[in-house]
Amino acid sequence: MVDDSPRSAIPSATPDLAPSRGDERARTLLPARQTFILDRLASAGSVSVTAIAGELGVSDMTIRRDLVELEREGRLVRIHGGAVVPDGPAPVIMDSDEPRFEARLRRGADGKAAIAALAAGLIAGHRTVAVDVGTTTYLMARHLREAPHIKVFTNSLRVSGLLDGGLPEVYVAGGRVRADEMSVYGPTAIAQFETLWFDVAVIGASGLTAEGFYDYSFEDADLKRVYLRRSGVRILLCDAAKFQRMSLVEVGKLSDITMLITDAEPPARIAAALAAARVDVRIASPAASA
Amino acid sequence: MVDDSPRSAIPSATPDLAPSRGDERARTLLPARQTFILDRLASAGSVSVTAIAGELGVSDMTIRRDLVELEREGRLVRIHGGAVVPDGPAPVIMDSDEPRFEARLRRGADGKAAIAALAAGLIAGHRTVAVDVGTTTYLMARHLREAPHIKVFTNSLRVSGLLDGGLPEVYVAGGRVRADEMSVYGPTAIAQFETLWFDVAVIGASGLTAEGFYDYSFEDADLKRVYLRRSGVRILLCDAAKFQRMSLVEVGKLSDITMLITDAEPPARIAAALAAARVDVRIASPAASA
DNA sequence: GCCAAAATGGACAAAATCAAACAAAAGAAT
DNA sequence: ATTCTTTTGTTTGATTTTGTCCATTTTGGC
Repeated sequence: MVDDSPRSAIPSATPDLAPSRGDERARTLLPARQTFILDRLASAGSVSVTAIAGELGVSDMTIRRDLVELEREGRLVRIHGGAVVPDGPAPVIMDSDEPRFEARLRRGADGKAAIAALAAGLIAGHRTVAVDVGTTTYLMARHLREAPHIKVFTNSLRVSGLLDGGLPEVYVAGGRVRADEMSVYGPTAIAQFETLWFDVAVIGASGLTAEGFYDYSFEDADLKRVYLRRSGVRILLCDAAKFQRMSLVEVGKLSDITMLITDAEPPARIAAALAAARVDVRIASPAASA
Repeated sequence: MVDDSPRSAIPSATPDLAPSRGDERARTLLPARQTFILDRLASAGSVSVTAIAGELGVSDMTIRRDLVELEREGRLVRIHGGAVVPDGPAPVIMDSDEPRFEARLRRGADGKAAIAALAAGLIAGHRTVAVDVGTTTYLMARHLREAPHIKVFTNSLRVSGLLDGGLPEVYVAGGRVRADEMSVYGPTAIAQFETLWFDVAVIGASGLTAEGFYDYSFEDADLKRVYLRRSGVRILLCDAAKFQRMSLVEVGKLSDITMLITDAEPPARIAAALAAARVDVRIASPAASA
């Protein structure tokens, strides 16, 4: 029995590995070994238990235990005598695990996942979708991998990497790449998307008040405004933690969006402003996310 | 059956990583063996049981069992004494479909790494660098992470992802994203880079003959030509396995490039053509990479 | 058509690998 | 320092893979 799903690329989505929550203990030597195994696997395509054990000077059993663990994470497929690279649909996730992005991804993961799932369901019927930069939009894009007949336009290289090999056609903006966020910005990107028309835009934000919504990067803000200007349906994804928060740039007013998807009832002031701006507000319940 | 090192297809062991611990009777793993058989089949059109068994240092019976299994999967057709490709013999040296990126990365990894290192050293002095799609260019980009004062222009999302967070400024082309290769192509990308001027372009290829150099994908070929047209120094990276191979598209003639970096002396015919085209040929020695 | 050499595949033996249980070693916490 | 936890090593028997023997079939030459 037991069997937890072995092929989950990102842990946060699968809530079933419930045990030891805070077990980020000081495993210092163990990860080094596993990194070695994965490196070898990437360069050679397969590894042998005996060979690795011999090279690292540890017992076969230790390597075997490492392989079991790595297989549960979906990073390899165990075979008799060793392991090979998983052959299924490429998991991708651009190799550099940008810590800051990962950290933001974990913050309020349940709420974001619920918002992302709801948003993905709503846009499934549309043909051309503009996807903004951000963690919540990134989570939403994961649901789009298997969506057919969709053209996705984005300035997020993370989103495009995630969708690579999936069903949607992906178009990426061209221009300067912002390092931490892996987003494309600049006049070239603006000009490129200014000529298009999207059925629906999915926008992220870092803050939301009754006055409008905000972002901390003015480079990305310009392109967000393009998405808003060139889309029929304009969906803002914003979890409850961002209510009443402002950031560097005001991206737009509440009247600029047609729908807000969040994970809790907004405070009265914001709710009133949303109603006045005739924004369709949807609440995604974290429980309802599979 | 003792420590076999069959040529260069499977060994994959970094020779001197750890001193001879317990002795290694590294038997080639089952999937590695089958991959070897299929590779041999693809390049030669047929395989002989005895020959394969001899090369891999296993018994005939083992190979025979592998063939039975592979035949069940429809990957080959067994005949008396060996096996042939399912459809019919393909004696031509014309590749039509493109293996997956990770698989290509492993093939001739040592040579590619040496080429990449040499190329990275040569372009370190330049300011604006155009980097093409491909495994060798990808490996080269890895060396560029710590290079300051460089602007990298590329249509490869893999390269841009690799360089993310590094010192160079990265600019990516915009347009349609080709799955698996994660390259951007199309008129938008072309138009965007047509207006620029690069100090140096680093181009990959899938085949090289005295007539010119080739690529699998006609989508990417257009942008390769832009790189060639808009760059002062035009460097082609091409490992020795690609000599005398042709692919779908002829990207350009030898006279279109200013330098060729490879990992072995080219055959006479190609060498003569390179000299006639006044191409600067550099040989990277795999030993010197490390 | 017949024969010898080679190849095949079944059966069994040998070798390697695996997993579970337990012991030993290395740290961490108190 | 001591105890507890975690990690690693070792033993054991079961399982899987590989090798060898040998009767049978196929191939190629006469």
